[in-house]
Amino acid sequence: MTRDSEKTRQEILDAVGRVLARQGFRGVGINALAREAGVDKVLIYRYFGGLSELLAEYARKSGFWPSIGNLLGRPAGSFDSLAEMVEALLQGHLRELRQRPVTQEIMRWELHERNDLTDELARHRELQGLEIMDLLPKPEQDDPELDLPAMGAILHAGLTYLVLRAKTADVYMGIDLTDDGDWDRIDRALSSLLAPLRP
Amino acid sequence: MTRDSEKTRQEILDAVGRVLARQGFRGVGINALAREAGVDKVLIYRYFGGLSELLAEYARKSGFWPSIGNLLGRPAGSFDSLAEMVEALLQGHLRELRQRPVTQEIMRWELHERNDLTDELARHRELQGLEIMDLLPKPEQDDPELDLPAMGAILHAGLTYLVLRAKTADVYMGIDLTDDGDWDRIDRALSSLLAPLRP
DNA sequence: TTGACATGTCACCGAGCGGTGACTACGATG
DNA sequence: CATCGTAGTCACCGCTCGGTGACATGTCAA
Repeated sequence: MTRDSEKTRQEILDAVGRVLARQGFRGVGINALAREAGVDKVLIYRYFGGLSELLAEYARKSGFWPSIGNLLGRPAGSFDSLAEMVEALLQGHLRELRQRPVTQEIMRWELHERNDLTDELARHRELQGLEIMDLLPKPEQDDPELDLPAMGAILHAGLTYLVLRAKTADVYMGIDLTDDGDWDRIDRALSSLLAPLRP
Repeated sequence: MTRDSEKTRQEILDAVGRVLARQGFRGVGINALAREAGVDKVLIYRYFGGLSELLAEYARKSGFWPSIGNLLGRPAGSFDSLAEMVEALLQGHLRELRQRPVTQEIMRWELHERNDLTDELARHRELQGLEIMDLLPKPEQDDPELDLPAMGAILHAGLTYLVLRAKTADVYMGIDLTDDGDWDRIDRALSSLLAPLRP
């Protein structure tokens, strides 16, 4: 038995991610985390203060949110229309979220518990949202009828829900959530829905 | 103390709805339900067999899913374009879901757990979805590029997510989820997004 | 009136939870 | 080698959970 508090701390933090991915936030408890980390639970209290502090630290360090560059897939400057960039952002969101089970789990969590941690996570994402808004080029046609934030919110939310739903359902309104071909359909339908943004 | 098993059964079933609305599905346990109903938990086992059977019966009886007529708001025959009807359906979905906390809670539940009950609920909704598909008029422009089911799924999912998120967040991508005015924006943005369906 | 059965009450079980105090063993420092 | 703080272990607390058996009591038919 080596004694290395730093390594143990990390072991515990890693366990959070594993348990989250495997069992969701319902599985995240002191006992379960200690068991997963192969560590006595008293160490969690000693090193982090408690469960909520541990989760807060996990949330701060772990990079489960895709970066803006990650979402876009290519340099922000290389887009020459609003519609093109919005499409890339939404497609990026879909792509990145689909391959991040822990992020999905956290978003599920946010849907039915509100506490300091989930509030901070939400705030962080709102800030990133604002950052993205600043990157967007000016719309070609400045139709005051087009409410870009509202349209973006609906589409973003839609993709999010579909990804989250895929864990517990095989089909949603006829779309086969287990079939990559149907996800391609979603991708193309997203493109269709953005038509009003195009000149 | 009057002895009336039928009344007691109903008391228990009602308690399910109240607990669901107040505490979500995490609060739905034998002890909590018995406490809420003012009844000994052993009666739940006697009358229903167990928690899952109780929930199944609650799900069967209680009408927390809006009917098609409820969604549409007016007779299905009175729509003369596909876009108009799809818009009415989606707006109806938004309106009805927003004022059904229990339905919201069940949809949150479906995101987290998969069991016989949630599978049956999902199946029921898929069937209703098919029923609706049959009601839809033929598209004016039969553009093979337009994947109506996929577009509908994204928009339906988007509205669903926004409603579910409103319980635990005040703002989503700049939209104020506590403000009816912003919900009107969502409604209008939905209309904009359906433009590709219009001839 | 007197059963007999349905209805409701009560006490209890084992398991798991979050949380704590007291202990042991290691390893760096002198 | 002795010491002393730290890392890790262990046993236990009170509580809630789902679940069950034994018992009391109301109701209704014979």
